[in-house]
Amino acid sequence: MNFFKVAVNTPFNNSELTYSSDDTWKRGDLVLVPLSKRKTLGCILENCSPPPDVKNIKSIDSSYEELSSLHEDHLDFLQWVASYYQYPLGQHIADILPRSLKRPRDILVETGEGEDLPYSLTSEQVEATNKIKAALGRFERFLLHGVTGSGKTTIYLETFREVAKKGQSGLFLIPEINLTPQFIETFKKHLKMKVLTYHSSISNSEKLKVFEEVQKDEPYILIGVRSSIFLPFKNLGVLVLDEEHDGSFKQEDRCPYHTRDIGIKLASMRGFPIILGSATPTLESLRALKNTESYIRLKKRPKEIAMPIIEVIDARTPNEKKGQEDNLWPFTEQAIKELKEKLEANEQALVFVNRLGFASYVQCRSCGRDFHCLNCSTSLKYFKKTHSLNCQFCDFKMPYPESCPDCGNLKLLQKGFGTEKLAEVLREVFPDRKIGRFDRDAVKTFNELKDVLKDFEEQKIDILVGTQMLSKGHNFKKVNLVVLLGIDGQLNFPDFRSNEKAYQLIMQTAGRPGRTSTQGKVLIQSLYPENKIFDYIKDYNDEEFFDEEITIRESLTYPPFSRMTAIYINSRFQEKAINECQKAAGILQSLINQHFSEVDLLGPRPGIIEKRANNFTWTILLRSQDIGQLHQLVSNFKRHFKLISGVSLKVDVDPQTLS
DNA sequence: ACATGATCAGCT
DNA sequence: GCTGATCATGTC
Repeated sequence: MNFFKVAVNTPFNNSELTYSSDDTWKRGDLVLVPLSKRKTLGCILENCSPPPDVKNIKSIDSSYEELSSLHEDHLDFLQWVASYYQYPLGQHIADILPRSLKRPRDILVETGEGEDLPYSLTSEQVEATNKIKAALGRFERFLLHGVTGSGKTTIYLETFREVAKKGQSGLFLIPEINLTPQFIETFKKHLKMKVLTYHSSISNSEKLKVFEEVQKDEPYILIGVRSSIFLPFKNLGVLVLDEEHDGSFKQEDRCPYHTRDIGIKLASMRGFPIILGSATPTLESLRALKNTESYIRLKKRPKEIAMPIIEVIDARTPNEKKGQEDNLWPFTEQAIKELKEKLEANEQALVFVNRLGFASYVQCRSCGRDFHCLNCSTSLKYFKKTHSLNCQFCDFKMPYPESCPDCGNLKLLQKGFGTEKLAEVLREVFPDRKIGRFDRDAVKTFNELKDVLKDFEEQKIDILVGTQMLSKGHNFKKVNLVVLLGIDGQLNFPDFRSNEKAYQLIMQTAGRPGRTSTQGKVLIQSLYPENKIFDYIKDYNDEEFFDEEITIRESLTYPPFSRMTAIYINSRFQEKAINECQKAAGILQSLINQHFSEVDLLGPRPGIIEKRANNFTWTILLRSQDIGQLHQLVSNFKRHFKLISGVSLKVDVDPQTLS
């Protein structure tokens, strides 16, 4: 009789349980084990000696049919991730394994053409490529900080070619699936190796195929989103993480990992370089690498195309104009005038706003009544297409009221605007032009997404109105004007990263136009154009922006000068959420007083959206410069804190946004 | 999370 | 004393 420590797929804390078996198993083997009355997935961690309570030990049921085992290196990585994020290992393993299929479809794996590049590299690109090539075969973390259009993709291509020459594979991570088509195209053309893709929209058969392919020795390039980091790679030679600053690299549910951070860990465990690419790197990465040999700055665009001019327009309505009907609102006259000029020159334009719908807030003009969701602590948004008031957090909807339900007044005031409103205004102003929309509301599937982009490419659309979905990575040849609205909301967001995020958003947006010979332009409409951040933006002065922002972070001891962990307490009853959160804070504070004096506790306080789909959230924020203490404190707390029924707890290590 | 057993109000 | 609802507890 043998005994094994097994990581079991359960949400509770101590998910590493002991089982017996007559067979021998090795670390990484996947098994089915009995748990209460059920059978569930487990992963063998190690052989162990017979425990004292041997009569309570159950025996391993069978091997897991779908997939026999995890490679030891792979398990080491998963175990590190689970431990760092304080998430049960067995559950994490179950989360990342593909669902098995009775009858998987045959999937064709495509191989690239391997054509040479139709241009030669700039001296900056050559230097960067040489630096990276010299690091192949060992761990090094590079920050490739290059203005939009500086040709980072070329450097990636050269790196992957070199890796393939050594018989190794490459992993290319991007924040969102909408960026995959353009990279698949480029990589297929210029790389002579298998080109694989992995994201949520591929079929299960394809996922299983990718699972098989990445375990082979034969070189491949895998283009994927964050979850690809957990594929069972063999023979990886490099990891490239493009758009390093992008928030989509952080997983928000299940195990709350950050792909960049665990990517660095993976590279260091396996001994290969990782390249973080961005035009607007995070303060974390800049702070870590800016003054090192591993920092690669690309300041030039290959064809010497100038960066777009960035202009900030004061969008405040002057007093003498107030009260007039304004059919351009929320556009300024200048924005419309410049859009018109571009359209007349047979060019296209992009319009960004980070909000959906027609009006973000509706209020009675007479009595001031507004409309809140019944299930969430938030106001409802007006969607003209469905003529309804919808909640953005749950599926609550109500018909748009014809009159105020309280006072009967017929005139309701519509405040705030989203993509739907902007598209309508543009359709009225430019009736003979085609106005397209690109947001979660108008574009629901991956195919629709590709269609809209294709239509825009073929100039079947003149102006494309979109959310951030559009700002990421795409290149539009015929676009020389971008209008950006609603940035004030981003800047005023109550989060210590709001300036950084707004800065990144604007600079990314600025990267869309002007990739042809004409001078590009970005118009930012703001109600507070005096904001200092706009001065840095207009001058492309990211050095000073960085210096100022990093000074603020340091003086307030925010990341990267400290680490944070957020604790979320959830309940359907507000009382329970508050009480349990206070109880949790009490336990944490006493642990801090006894053993972890380097940790600060902030809270308890209600979540940013306290009630979401009838679920109340209260939060505690922990902060420390001593990452070891922070980790110890939270794992101690999880052992001490007993949850009462109807309450759940979530731990978010290194939170990106507070919810 | 989920299933189990304990505790208890409301009822024939 | 029975039944369903709510709560507390353990999962090798």
